[in-house]
Amino acid sequence: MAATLKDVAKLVDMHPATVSRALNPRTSHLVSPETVARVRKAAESLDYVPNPMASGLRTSRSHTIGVVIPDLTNPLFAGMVRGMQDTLARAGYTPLVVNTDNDVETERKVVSSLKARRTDGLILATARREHPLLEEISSTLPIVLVNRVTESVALPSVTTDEQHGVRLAVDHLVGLGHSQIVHLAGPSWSSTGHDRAQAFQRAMKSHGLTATRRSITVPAWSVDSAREVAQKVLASNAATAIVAANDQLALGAFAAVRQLNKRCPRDVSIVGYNDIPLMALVDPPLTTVRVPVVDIGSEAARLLLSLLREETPTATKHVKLTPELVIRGSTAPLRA
Amino acid sequence: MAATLKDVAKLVDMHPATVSRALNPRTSHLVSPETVARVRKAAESLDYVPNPMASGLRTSRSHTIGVVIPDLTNPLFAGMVRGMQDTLARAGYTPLVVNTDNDVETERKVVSSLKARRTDGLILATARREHPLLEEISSTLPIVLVNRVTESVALPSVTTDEQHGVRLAVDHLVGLGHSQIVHLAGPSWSSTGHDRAQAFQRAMKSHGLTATRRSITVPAWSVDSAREVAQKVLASNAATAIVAANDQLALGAFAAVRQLNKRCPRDVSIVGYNDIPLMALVDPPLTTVRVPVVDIGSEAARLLLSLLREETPTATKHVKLTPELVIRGSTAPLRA
DNA sequence: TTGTAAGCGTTATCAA
DNA sequence: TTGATAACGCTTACAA
Repeated sequence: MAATLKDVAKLVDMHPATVSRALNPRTSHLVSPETVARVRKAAESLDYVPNPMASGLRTSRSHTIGVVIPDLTNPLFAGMVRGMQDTLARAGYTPLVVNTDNDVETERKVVSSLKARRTDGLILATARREHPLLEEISSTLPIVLVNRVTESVALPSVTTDEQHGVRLAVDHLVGLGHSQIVHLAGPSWSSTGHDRAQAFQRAMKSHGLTATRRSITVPAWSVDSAREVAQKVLASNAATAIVAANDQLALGAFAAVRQLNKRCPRDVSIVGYNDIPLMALVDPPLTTVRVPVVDIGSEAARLLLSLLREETPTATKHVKLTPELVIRGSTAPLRA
Repeated sequence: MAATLKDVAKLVDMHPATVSRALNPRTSHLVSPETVARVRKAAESLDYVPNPMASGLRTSRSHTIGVVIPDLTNPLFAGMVRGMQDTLARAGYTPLVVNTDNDVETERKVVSSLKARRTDGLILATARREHPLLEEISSTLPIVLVNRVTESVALPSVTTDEQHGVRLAVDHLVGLGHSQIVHLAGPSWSSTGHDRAQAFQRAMKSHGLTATRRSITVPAWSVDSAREVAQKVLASNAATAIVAANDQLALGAFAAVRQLNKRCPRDVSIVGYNDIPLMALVDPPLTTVRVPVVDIGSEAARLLLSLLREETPTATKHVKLTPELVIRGSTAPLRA
């Protein structure tokens, strides 16, 4: 059906090898300019497009990148994937996206299915902190980590400055007069949950706010469990402000506030994290730390592509992007 | 690096062809049960996984499906893609997802890049109504359309019953006593925009509500342009209820209501469409027509897979899923 | 039931 | 600068 190299060769009365050289940008300089032109025209006229399976078989490069995320349905990861898709496509690579649903067993399965597909590299944006099979994969395949780093193996990564982001939130609240600030922390198996909780402690300490029970962990990244936890906190606690570990948890806090017949931001100020879509449209509009999700994706792709290009493995690169605070209606000065 | 068929063959002292037959479920019956067992064990011990490029080259099937959507960042499409991924993966297929941003030129480009990748089929969830290259592709490749049908070519499709969904919304409002109902219609180049507007007219007519200017078109699927349009409508018009063509437009209507110092649902009831995530958490919680996005995705995948299996093209199948109304806080009885 | 051999469409090496 | 040839790893007639 589709035209092959041989068809083009026949048309210009040349050997397939010559046609291949002429069409391949990396080898076309080995061929006289006029034949290149002739071949190009012929290829065009036949709509010739190289068969990636054939060239992949020969070169053992699939021009394919495995992308492992918890869940595409989460706007955070959808944004990242979008960034990856765009920059990978420009370089002639295709991402193969798989979801783990934060399950270690599925994670093992999808990674091995990606290896079976002979992906040229891997971008791991999974959330778990510990990760058994990282080492063994990394020896066989270029890997870029997203939103987390590893202690054990030195792997290139793209992260955001959680420390900075959380501090922005805390500084903002302190600036508004709050001192009774509580952190709604993400699950402890999650690397961002862990990191943000730690960053929160540090930011509080830097303001001389060191009382205990400042941080309470939500068992899942869901609105509902955040609501339950926040309700307990707000009922028993004199907290006037909450820093939530992500926007969903912040929305859970909203719900808790409403259930207790309190009001946000009048009675309690709430800051989210990530700035997923529509957060400007909830009520009240959510003050939150904006994470450049699409940029994270493109940076991760860019980093992986550079890894694929260089054969001599240089020093492990870490890209760290900076989040910013978006102040909206869910935070207000402490009432005297 | 990775083990090949030859390696396994050497280990069991057999010919690669036999090993191939033993390992392939479709041909393993041609081989004695004990050799199958022996080969399986050997393959396992070497972590043999077939090289898809090699087998693909031989069989000219990539086990890959092109998925064309407007934008992964839109939760509607993220959900559909999730459904496709899951059911395609189970069948050994990998989706290649590309975004068009609703641009015809990019659409042309991404489709040809998918053809270059030799995908075995295509799922098109793009929004445009007219679509020049549909016919020529469909002759070369199995295609399933999502969320739209074509007049010109008969192509299998997965849709939801827009007629029914819109009627649910209108019936609900009429049941609450509303008669001054306006439709915030999506862009007319968009198939769902078009379909829902038509369905709205019909539903209104069935209630004997036939005044003109009942429908007003928003030029883009965005919160902001919906806000602008809704503001004009609500300022000049005695509308007591709005049926928005999707949830984002409904949120725009929320904003317009607030800007005019009116209140929803007290002064105007608003119904959305799709039920994207978090719509229960906006204020007021949005009454909306829930579309089973993930199911749409899996149905589309299933349909395409069945197309790939059957060589004799049977009648063009159309799967139509039924949406349901989710009543929340943005609709209320008409005030007397 | 198993082995043989050819070929899918490329590209890399070697020779001309 | 171009041509010939082999090989990448697999499947599939066909032969044994």
